[in-house]
Amino acid sequence: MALEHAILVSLLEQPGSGYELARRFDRSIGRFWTATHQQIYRVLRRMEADGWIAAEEVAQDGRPDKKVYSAAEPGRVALAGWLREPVEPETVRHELAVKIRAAAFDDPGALISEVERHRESHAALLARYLHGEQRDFPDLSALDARQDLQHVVLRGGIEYERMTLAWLDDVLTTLRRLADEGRGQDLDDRV
Amino acid sequence: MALEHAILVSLLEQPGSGYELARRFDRSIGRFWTATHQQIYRVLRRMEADGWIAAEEVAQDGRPDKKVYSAAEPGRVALAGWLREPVEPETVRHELAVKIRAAAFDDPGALISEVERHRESHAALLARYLHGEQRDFPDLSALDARQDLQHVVLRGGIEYERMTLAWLDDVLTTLRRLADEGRGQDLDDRV
DNA sequence: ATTGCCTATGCAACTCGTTGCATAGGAGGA
DNA sequence: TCCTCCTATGCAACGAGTTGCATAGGCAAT
Repeated sequence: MALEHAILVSLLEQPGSGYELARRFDRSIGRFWTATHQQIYRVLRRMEADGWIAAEEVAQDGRPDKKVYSAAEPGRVALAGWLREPVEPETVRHELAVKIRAAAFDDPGALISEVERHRESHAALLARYLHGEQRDFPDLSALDARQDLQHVVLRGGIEYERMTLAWLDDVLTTLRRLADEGRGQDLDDRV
Repeated sequence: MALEHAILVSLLEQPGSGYELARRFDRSIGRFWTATHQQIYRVLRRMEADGWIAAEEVAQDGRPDKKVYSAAEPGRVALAGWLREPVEPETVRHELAVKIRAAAFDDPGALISEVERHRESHAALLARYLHGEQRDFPDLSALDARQDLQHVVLRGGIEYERMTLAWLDDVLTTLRRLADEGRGQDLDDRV
C-alpha cells in the first residue's frame, strides 16, 4: 500500500487538510493515484498516530474548522526508505480491453458509442493537461528540481493520453468495420 | 467488479479449469486484468451457483482431477448486458509516478536504478508482445471477428509499451541531470 | 532418500476499498 | 421558505483483494 506515501508527497509539496487532500486526489494527483475521502481520513489518523505528519487545528470563519496536516521528519525518513524499495507490480484493471474482447461474443456495434464516450473524455483530459502545462510551467528553462520532476510526470500523462486517443481511434475503426460486415448475419456464423 | 466478466470472456474463448484460468491471468489476460487463484476459485464457485458457467469433472492420469468450466447461456446473456453498461472509471495506481515526485524531497539519483529495472521489464514485455503477434497473427489479412478484436487489444498493449519506454527514457534523462546538478549540495538548498 | 517444483483445489484471517449515512453551518437560487 | 450544494469530518457495514497455509499425488534432480 502506498496511499500513505502519495499523501506524504502531497503534504510535502503543500500542507493541507483531509478535505483539501481529497480534492487534490480528484484533480492532479488523482490521475496516477485515486483515493476517496474515507481512505484519506483513515490513513491521515494512522499517519498522525505514527508521527509521520503533524496536525494543526485551524479555525475558519464562515466554514467549519479544519485540521491542516504537514509532513514531519519521521514521515520524510519513511518516504526516503520507501523510495529505495522496489516498486511492486502494478495491478492493471483495463475494463475496456475486456469489453473489446467480449464484443466478439455479442454485437461489436454495441460498443461503439461507449468507446466514443471514452475517446471524448480522454481528449478532454489531454486538453486539461496541456492547459495545465501552459499555466504551471510557462518557462521550461527555469525549473527547479521539484518542478522538473512534476513536469516529467505530467509529460508522461500527456503522452499516455495521446497514445490512448490514437488507440481508441484504431479500436473505433475496427468496431465499425466489424459492425458493417456483421450486419444482417449472426456473428457466430463467421467465427 | 468485472472479474466475472473477464473470466467469462476467457471461458468463451476457451474452456478451462480454475488453475488454467489462473495461469492465463498470469500471462495474456493478466496484462489488462490481474487476479490470483484465490479470487478465481471463489468467483468460479459463485458463477457456477448462478448458472453462468457449467463445470465438468475431468480425471487425469499422473495429475489431480480438475474441474473444467465452460460458459453457459445465462453467462453469455449477462456478458451481453454488461457490455451495454457504461464502464466505470478506472482506478489508476501508478506507483512509479508517485516515487518520481517523491524524489524531489530526497535524492533523485536513488531512483535511477529502479527506473532502469522498470525500463528493462517494459522492453522485455514489448518484445514478448511483438513475438506473440508474429505467432498468433501471422496473416493480418485473414482474421475473423474474434481475432480482429484480440489483435486490436494487443496493438493497444504494444503501443502502451512503446510509449512507456520512451517516457522512461525521458525520466532517466531528467533524473540523471538532477543527480549531476545536485552532487555535493543539498537538494533543498535549490528548491 | 530427500528436496523441491508442478498441478489442482481450497480454508481462514486480514487488510484495503467502497457505499451509505450522519452531522452541521453557510451560501445561493427558485 | 425550502431546496440544494459546498465545506469538513467521521462511523459502520460490506465486499474485494491479499497472504499464509493445507492437502495430495507425481516428476525430476541431487
